[in-house]
Amino acid sequence: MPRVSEEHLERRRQQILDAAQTCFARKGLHTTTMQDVFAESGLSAGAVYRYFKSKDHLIAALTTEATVDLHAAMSEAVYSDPLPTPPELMHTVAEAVVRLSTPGGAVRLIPQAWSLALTDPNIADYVRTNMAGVRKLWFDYTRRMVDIGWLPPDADTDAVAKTLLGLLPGFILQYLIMGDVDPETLTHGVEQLFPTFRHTAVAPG
Amino acid sequence: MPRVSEEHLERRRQQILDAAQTCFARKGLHTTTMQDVFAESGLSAGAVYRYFKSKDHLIAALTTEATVDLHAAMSEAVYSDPLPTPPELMHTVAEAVVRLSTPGGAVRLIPQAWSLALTDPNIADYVRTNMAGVRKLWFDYTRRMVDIGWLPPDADTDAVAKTLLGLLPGFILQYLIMGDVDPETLTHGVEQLFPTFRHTAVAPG
Amino acid sequence: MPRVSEEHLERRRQQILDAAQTCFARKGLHTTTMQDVFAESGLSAGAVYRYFKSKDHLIAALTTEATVDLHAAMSEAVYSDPLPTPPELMHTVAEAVVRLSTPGGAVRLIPQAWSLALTDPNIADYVRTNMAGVRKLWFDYTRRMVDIGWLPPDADTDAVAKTLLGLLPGFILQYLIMGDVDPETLTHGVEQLFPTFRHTAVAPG
Amino acid sequence: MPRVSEEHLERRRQQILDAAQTCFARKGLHTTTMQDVFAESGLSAGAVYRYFKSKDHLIAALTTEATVDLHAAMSEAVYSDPLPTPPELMHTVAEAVVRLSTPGGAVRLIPQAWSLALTDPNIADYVRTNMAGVRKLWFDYTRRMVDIGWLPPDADTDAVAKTLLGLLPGFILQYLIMGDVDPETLTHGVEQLFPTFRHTAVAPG
DNA sequence: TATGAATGAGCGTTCATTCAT
DNA sequence: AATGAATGAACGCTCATTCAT
Repeated sequence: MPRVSEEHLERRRQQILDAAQTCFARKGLHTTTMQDVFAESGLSAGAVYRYFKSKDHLIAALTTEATVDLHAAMSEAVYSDPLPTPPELMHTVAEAVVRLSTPGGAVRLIPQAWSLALTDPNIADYVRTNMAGVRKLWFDYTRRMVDIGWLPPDADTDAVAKTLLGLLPGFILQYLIMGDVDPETLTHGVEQLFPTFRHTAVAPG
Repeated sequence: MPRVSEEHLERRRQQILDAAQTCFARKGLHTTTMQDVFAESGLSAGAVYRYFKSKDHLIAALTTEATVDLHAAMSEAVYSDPLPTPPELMHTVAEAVVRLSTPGGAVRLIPQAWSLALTDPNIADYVRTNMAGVRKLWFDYTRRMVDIGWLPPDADTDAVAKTLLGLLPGFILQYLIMGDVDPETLTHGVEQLFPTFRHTAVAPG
Repeated sequence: MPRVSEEHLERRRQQILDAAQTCFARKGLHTTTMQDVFAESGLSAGAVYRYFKSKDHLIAALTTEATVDLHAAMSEAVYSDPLPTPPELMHTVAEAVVRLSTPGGAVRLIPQAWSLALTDPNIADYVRTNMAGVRKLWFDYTRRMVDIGWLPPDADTDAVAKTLLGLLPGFILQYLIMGDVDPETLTHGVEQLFPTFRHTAVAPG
Repeated sequence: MPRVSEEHLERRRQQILDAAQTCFARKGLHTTTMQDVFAESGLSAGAVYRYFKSKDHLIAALTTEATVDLHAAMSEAVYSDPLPTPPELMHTVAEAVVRLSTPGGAVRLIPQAWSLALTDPNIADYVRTNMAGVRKLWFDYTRRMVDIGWLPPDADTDAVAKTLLGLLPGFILQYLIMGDVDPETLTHGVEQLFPTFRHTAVAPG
């Protein structure tokens, strides 16, 4: 029964990706076997291998997939008007992290991708690309901070962006491993460390 | 070669741990085979298994070992006099990260331990313990910040500590994966985000 | 070679069982390696493990299998008409033992199963079940002996059955280890020890 | 500290044999490791290997050792005066079996030796020798039966001896594996199957 | 004599991948 | 397009044995 619709193909692909994410988030990248993925997806070995030509390809695909929702949430916040203060922004992002950290959630794959990137050059490329994409948002944010006067015109926006972004892994890890932080923790911490950023003029809705 | 000194035993143990760290840092926890460890250590299978009863035990031992140097460096900074400002402290810690990130360095194991902790409850215990140990340092630091007047007496020191600690994973990952941050980046970022903390009275040398 | 008939699966299973029996009978349960079984069966490791999930499962399956032919031979004799005399019955059973004791024969596995049952509770269950099944035949036989008048109505048929069954291991072991007994030996021995059992009336066909 | 007394050597040897018997009876010949024996005996690897040059030598020594007590018990009964009837003899022997079947008891090694003899020619020699020794007792017994008139002068004493001996393995196995026979069971079974053997003249004490 | 650390061949088992159907 | 039986290299680990001390 050849000649199948593009849509069918895409649905199959997503079905496999979903199954793999569930498995990987639950058991880990290496501990999950392809047989696990076959079982979770309800598809045969041959079917899965038609869509992803190796386990590594599946991992690579998910590595990218894992950050898209988080990226979207951050993107919305960073470009919103009026510009959120750093505590506000961190709160929004932290909430997205929590939302995407359910069992099987995409955020649970992120630390695994970081880890893999340290020893697998192939995965490192994907992870670097994703991290660069996220960091771009923070660069834009810090530039908007300058525009708005929250940072001086000669501020080292690069360093500020990298530093702010750096708070995110710390939150993800403490949330997933220690389980004793929540968005408010991060927000309060930032509020007390940073000076108060205040909108001098209310931006029009 | 029986009836061997306690010291000999300890040296052997360390020899294995060193070999394993080199392998794990280079190839990753799962990709490293015990054969790799045998070869790197110059010991036989039986010899290694005399000291560590499984690969998991070796991983667990290294998981703990991986943070001791970093912990020591942080400890020295946190309890030093006069109290370092946050940018100063971050600089010290970031430099320790860099120093311990050489090929085969202990810091390269840390993200792998984080990753493993998400799916292996056994390792999670070790990682939690280590993370709690490090966080204790930051709690102490934030309490000293209050004592010195850098934070108000009613500051949420818990949140501040968790937030500050959170900068560390971000630095480690950006340093190891992106390679475009250095201790100065972090220091500058923190300097520009945080208000200036100044010692009002010079502590006696 | 997927989507294979039930029959094919059963044939494969039997192919493995046959190979394993040959190996086990030749080299012993513990001395036989799985590699031996792969080689003897002409199948790969993976193929064998698809049908039996461990060496122990293979042993358990063969432990049961080892007695079925003997059980069948005994069953036929025990329920035949007219009732065979004890010497006749022993002769029939002894002949079955001899027939099944060729190199690679099932009977060669039986003492190994007995041995294993003494220290492996898992195998002990299988062996007990099989032994109980065989003993049931002797219980039925002794009850028929009572019916026919060869034993008094108040005879301790339980003890008689256990005693008669007890002759079997002795024959098997002397046949396999000493090699100087044959069905006639047993028959003669029983004839001379036991009183003459005679059918007083010819049973109708 | 060289030049140790003969007696000391023999004591050490026995110490090892005892430890090995305990282990073998508990875990089985193959499952028991030499490390188990070292631990049970409280001796070092080197010490054990000074007395037995391989695990196989230890097994061979125990294989012979396993039947000596049983042999002695049977010997006493067979040569006693007046001649015990078959039921009496079986009772005596069965009681010896029970007595020597405690955890760690020698009888628990016997079926393991039978099993090993089927595939290990070296052990088969030992087992054959032991079995021949035991059978010699039964030959003598059946000859005494003829002398006393319990069997006709032209009786096939060889077949009778082999048949009677054959009851022993059956009892041992049913006792060890099924656990639902005792000396009385065997005695009753023999009594009911065999004609009554009666001493026509009382033998002088 | 006695020790016990060290050896290393070889075990049982797994699992990413292929390909005949 | 889809199946799933089959492959086999390679894994983690064991344990009888040796020999420097």
